[in-house]
Amino acid sequence: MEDPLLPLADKADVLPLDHETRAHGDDHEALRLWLRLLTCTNLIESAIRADLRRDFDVTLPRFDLMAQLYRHPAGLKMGELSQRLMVTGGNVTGIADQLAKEGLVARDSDPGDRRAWRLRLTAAGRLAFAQMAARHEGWVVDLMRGLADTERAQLYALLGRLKSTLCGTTEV
Amino acid sequence: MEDPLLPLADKADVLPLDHETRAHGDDHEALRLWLRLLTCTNLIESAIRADLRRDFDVTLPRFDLMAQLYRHPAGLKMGELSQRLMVTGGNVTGIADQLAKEGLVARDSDPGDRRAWRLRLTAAGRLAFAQMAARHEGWVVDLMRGLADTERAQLYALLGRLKSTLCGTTEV
DNA sequence: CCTCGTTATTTGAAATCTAAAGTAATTTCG
DNA sequence: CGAAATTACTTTAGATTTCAAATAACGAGG
Repeated sequence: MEDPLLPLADKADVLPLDHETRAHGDDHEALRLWLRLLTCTNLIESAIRADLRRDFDVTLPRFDLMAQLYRHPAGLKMGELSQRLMVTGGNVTGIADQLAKEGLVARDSDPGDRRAWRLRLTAAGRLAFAQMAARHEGWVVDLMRGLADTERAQLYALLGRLKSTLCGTTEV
Repeated sequence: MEDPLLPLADKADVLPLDHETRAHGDDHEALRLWLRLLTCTNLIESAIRADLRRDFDVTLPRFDLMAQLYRHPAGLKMGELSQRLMVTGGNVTGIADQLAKEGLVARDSDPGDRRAWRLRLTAAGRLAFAQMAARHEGWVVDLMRGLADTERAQLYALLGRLKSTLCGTTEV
């Protein structure tokens, strides 16, 4: 019923241009769901990226890495960061190097495993992140303001279901 | 009720490690919703990226660009692609250059605007994409299989609401 | 026609990101 | 113990990505 996907040109003026414009009437609804999910994520991510740059001149990956460390004062190993940030190990190495050079994170050698590092925020890093975090949360709240409380709760629950199936736990 | 966010260490064995691990009990639910949205998108994107590489040795951005052109046989201008792929114009230039070098896309000069190009798939590009598209749709269907039909429909509708508010059309 | 502001695209620099190979330390197991 | 497999991380090469500046062409006014 929704999105008849009629000739796109007819309503091009009002239709947003995004990933979903590649959806076709014959496509499976699962595909359209995926493209819509991707579109929403991209919209939010772009907004936050621009906000971070404008107000703090910081990039999103740096902010994300610091956010993880902020929640784990005892520090995290590179591999743990890699999993939590859902990026490659080599990627974490690069970002951590930069943050270390800027004095925002410190590398402690892990006691008990000489291969591993234990990354943590420095005092400066902790202070810098705390200032950004509050504003960041405000942005996200604003971005989600268009949904009613119940809608957000439903969306959160449904995404939880999706996530659990994606992680292989199909019997939840 | 869900996700009590108790001491993380206690259930670290079963908890997936992802963006949500940075959520804190005091955080606004909007923030947790955003992190969960990001996690789901990353999980799906990584899976598709790996599938594309394994079976077709193609990267995701190349596939995405070709997908847009496939749905628009008359061709798209660089700027239109930029909007639809939700990336920078310079980014589109780079990917289009590569695809053109590989003979998968062609650049026609736009009649009526000498600044603009009109990008379209070549016959080879159209053939190559058609082969990938069917398999790709199958992967996405599989990834979404954990959700019931009604759940997928609800999720699709809720994301539609979110998207419309993000696009500034707050009165939908 | 000419100038000015806008638009479409490219370019350049720097950062991010992946995949794969390489290094070093740990663990397993015979 | 000691070789083999694993694990943690880094490095390398190449691709993607953003941002900002530059280029070129369009469009409106005078």
